[in-house]
Amino acid sequence: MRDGTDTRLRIERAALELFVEKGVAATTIRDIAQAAKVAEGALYRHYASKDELVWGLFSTHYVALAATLDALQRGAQGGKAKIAAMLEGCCRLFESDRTLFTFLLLVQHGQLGRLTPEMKTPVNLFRDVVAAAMQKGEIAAGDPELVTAMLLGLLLQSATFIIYGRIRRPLDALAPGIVEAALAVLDAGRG
Amino acid sequence: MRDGTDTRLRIERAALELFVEKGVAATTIRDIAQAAKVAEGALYRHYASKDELVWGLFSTHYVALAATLDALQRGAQGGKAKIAAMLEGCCRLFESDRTLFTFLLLVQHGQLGRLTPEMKTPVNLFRDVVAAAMQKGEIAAGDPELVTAMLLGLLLQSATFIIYGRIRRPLDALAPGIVEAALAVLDAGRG
Amino acid sequence: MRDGTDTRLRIERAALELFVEKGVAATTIRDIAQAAKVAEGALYRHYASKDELVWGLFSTHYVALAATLDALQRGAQGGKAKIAAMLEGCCRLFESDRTLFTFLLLVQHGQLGRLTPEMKTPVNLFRDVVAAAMQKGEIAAGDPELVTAMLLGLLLQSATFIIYGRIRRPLDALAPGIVEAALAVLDAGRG
Amino acid sequence: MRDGTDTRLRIERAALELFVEKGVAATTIRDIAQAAKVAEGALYRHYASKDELVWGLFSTHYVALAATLDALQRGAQGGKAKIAAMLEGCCRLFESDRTLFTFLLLVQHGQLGRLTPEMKTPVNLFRDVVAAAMQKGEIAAGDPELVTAMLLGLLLQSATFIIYGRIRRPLDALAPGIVEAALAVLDAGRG
DNA sequence: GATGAATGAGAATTCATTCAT
DNA sequence: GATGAATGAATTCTCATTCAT
Repeated sequence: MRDGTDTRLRIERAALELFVEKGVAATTIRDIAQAAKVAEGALYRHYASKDELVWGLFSTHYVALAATLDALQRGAQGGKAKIAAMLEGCCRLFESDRTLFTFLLLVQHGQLGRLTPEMKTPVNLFRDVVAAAMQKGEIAAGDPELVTAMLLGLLLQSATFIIYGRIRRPLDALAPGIVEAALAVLDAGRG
Repeated sequence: MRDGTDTRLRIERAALELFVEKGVAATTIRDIAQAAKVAEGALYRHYASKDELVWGLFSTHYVALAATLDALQRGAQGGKAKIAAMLEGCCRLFESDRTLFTFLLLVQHGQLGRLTPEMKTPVNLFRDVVAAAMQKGEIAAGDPELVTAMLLGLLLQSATFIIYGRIRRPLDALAPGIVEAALAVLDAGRG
Repeated sequence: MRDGTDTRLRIERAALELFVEKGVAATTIRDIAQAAKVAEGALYRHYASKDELVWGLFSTHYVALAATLDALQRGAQGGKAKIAAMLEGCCRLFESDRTLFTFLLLVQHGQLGRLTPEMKTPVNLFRDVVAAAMQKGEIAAGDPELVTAMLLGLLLQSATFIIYGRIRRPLDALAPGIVEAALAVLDAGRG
Repeated sequence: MRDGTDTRLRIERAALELFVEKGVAATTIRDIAQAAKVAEGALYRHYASKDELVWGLFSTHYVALAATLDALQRGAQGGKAKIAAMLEGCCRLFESDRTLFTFLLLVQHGQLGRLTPEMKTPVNLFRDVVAAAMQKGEIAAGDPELVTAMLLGLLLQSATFIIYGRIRRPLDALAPGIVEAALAVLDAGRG
């Protein structure tokens, strides 16, 4: 009641859950306010508009994810290990907060356009790590963007299948298989 | 041509383009009507509602894609060849109508829920082909859903990177690399 | 019901009357819609926003008034006669539609800033006629803007007193006195 | 100074300036609080509502102006001198605090209705002085209200032109011309 | 007296849908 | 079949006011 931090957190959590459940467009400010147990107007003390709320949630967590992955990557030795560490990290994080990761996955279209070049994103981090490993000869040379796309595809489509109930196992249980596949993709060019 | 076929096509094309450009929620009936050069009311002679328009566009093309891929798959011998044929087919089709495929990719969340079990979808087709190949021992055994997810991920994330301008080359030029990676993934389990 | 002209006119009249009665800020779109017997949304087919409605009403009638006065002024010979013709014209027009003129008078602050230099306004017309008469030596030389202000002041403050009920006689009955005073003001500088 | 007087003055000044700059309706309590560097709630310790703030500012200064003009008028001998003294006083006061006078001028519509008959207003003062002078035969007989309207019109429209930047000279520099015009108007009836 | 987060009753605006022509 | 003005419910957003601290 005093400093609004609690209110803000309740709003953010309610918004995240509703956005995932019904989609951003179908979620109204009233929905969020009711779920967060605040008046509608209270939302506007924390976010200038619904758009800003979506963007605030997305950008904050997207950038935070990049930072977390960066720390994991720094802790690993060698290009392949770094990539494996990031993929495994993603799998663990996904399971630690599915709502958040589902939000990031579903909402990205429509938000990606607002990213500025100086923002550190998970995708760019992957690309940089891949490119560095290529330069060091730790993985086969190739287009870093394409390789990044394929590595992320292995991960994100698996996560998507989980979200839609096609796969029932938790993502961290699939991590070894995804990493193995990733390493195979990295070696594929070698032929 | 005076029977409304032309009008319907203009509406569909206009809708497709606007949905891709601005997103479904941000595209109004008026936007579509103006782009298609028909009155707003005319739209309702062809579709019962905006939702039906979106669903109609999605389901029609989604199912048609499955049929096309099915034909390609039938024309190939062996599990790996079938999978390669479908992946290559997707790459070619993507380049033949980027608007349509971008629509399918971006709009799927929100539409997937309306799919009924009896509808033949591209995803299920992939899964069935993968499962059959596993049974025949043409590829390593494993969870067909997970393998399908990973194969599709290689393809779809590459397409996504093209859509967002991260990759500049056309998808069909990337097809050999994607197929090679796919085969590597299929072999990964072998040890 | 077909071409919307009637609806537009009803909206404009209702808006004019409510703006005069309660002020622009205190008049809601709903008020106007109810008075005009249309749905609220109908308003937005004719005006993009409430602001545009106010501005549209103001600018249209303000410019039209200038045109009417210009015609009167052209029909008179000599600077003093032209000025007298315009003042008398204003008095007559005020009585022919008090609502409209009260609107122009009350609403001007806040709208004047949106006038563009190329718009012909009643004030500029007065100023031009005064300036021309000065150049021809028909009236005493002086600052045309100041003289215009004073002439308009005689007229507008009288109208204001009528609007507020301080003066009960119609403005056209006061016209001779106002014109007489105006001519005295024009001669004042001569001394 | 710690008794709230300072706060109250800051609020009043900030309100006055914002009301003139943006208009009363467009000025929010938050705007005023920020400009006055107080919390929003603090405002309600000094005024019961926004309306009361506007009315308080208007009525206080409106009545005070009447008192000041009354003193000036009492210090002059003869009807014409009294009127001249009041007009000149207004011109000087306008220049001593343009914000305040602009506020009185712009805000009057909407506040005038709240004036009670027993309140001494500048307009009534003018009317009384004019009426008295008429009775004493110091100026031509006529409708005191109309004459008052015209005299005030000379002054107020000139001030308005200054406010809108049409006239660049200060109002006190124009005072002689305005007084001269006023006297001419007073004599106009004489014929 | 001051603070500023929260309230909640509206306000403006949007837009899918209907329907008279 | 087509038109587009009109509808009206829903939505976002505003802001004067309150009140716990």
